[in-house]
Amino acid sequence: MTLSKQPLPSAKSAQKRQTILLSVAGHLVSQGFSNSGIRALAKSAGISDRMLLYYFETKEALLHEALSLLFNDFSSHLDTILPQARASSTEIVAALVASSTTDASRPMLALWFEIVGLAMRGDEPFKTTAAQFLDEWERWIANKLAPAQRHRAGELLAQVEGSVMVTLLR
Amino acid sequence: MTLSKQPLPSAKSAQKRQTILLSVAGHLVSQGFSNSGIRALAKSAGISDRMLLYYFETKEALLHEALSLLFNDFSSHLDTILPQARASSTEIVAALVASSTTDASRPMLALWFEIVGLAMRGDEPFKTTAAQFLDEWERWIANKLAPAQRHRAGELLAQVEGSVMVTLLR
DNA sequence: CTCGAAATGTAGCGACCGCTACACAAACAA
DNA sequence: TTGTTTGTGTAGCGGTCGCTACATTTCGAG
Repeated sequence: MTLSKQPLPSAKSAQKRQTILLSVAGHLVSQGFSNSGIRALAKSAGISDRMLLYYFETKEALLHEALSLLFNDFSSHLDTILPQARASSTEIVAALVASSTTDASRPMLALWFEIVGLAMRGDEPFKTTAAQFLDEWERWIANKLAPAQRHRAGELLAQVEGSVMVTLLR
Repeated sequence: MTLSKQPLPSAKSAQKRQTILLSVAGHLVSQGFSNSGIRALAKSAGISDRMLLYYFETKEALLHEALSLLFNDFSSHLDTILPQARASSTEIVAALVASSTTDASRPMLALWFEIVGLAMRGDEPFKTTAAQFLDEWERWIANKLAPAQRHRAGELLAQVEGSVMVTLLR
């Protein structure tokens, strides 16, 4: 009774999975969710939708992995925007708001607020992803702050979210 | 060549339109956009989807009107939460954040952030609605503030948006 | 070489989507 | 009454959605 059902993480296919995830993540950032059916995702990854669901059992699982990958890299992206080790709350907010309208950041942040919208009714995998990403973001802010200021990270996170959101909507 | 094509605002039908709009607005608030195809909207309004598109030419037009109606009433709703004529910035943020988890406000605010997400890629009617609603909200904040403080309304709006968003996501 | 597992193509299912063609009824104007 | 406008039901079109059944090829271990 081997009971196997998984598509096998055979080291060869593990790498293929990773390639696909990168492509899907890129597609999501540039296109958002509105044109991201499995057929469109597969096409931009250069495979068939059939194979997409061979490597990832369901679309939900695929999105969950792709978004996780995306947000694991997000701290690095933030560090590009504000490289110095320590910053004041004013600097943090200013740097993020200023970056939010650049070509490099805008699509990623737009995707973030799309996820927020989808998470609002509790749908998976968006609810989980949103919570994880919020934590990631808050941790990054806390680490930029002087230790004595770290208790303000949550408050500052809210200020950043609101400022960026309003900026992107105008 | 009468060239008429519109469904006619015949005073009788104008009232029916209004009834439908109220029902659709209520459905959107309680259900969000994920289960709001024209068939579901029509069913909860007690009519057929056929008639929904008789009174409103397209789904986009229907949503635009329903959301406008919803947000025209939003100032009144905000006044329920914070009735006094003047308030400090601290009071404004505190009142809105506190209300955001109540049964009366939560679904409406969730709908708002769903709209924000949809507006992020520039899709209509969400982009327009979001901009209008943001203005409405900022105006309400400005009017609560003492005249000398009104220049801070934009900044305060961002703080409110961020705080409410983070609160709803946890 | 043989054989089973992994990988892939083709085709389509059933559900939903916004929307419309068509026939018909009810209301009203002349 | 007659004819036009306004309202409504039925039925379905062409499309997309996530997903799957089935057959076939590719490939690596023995």
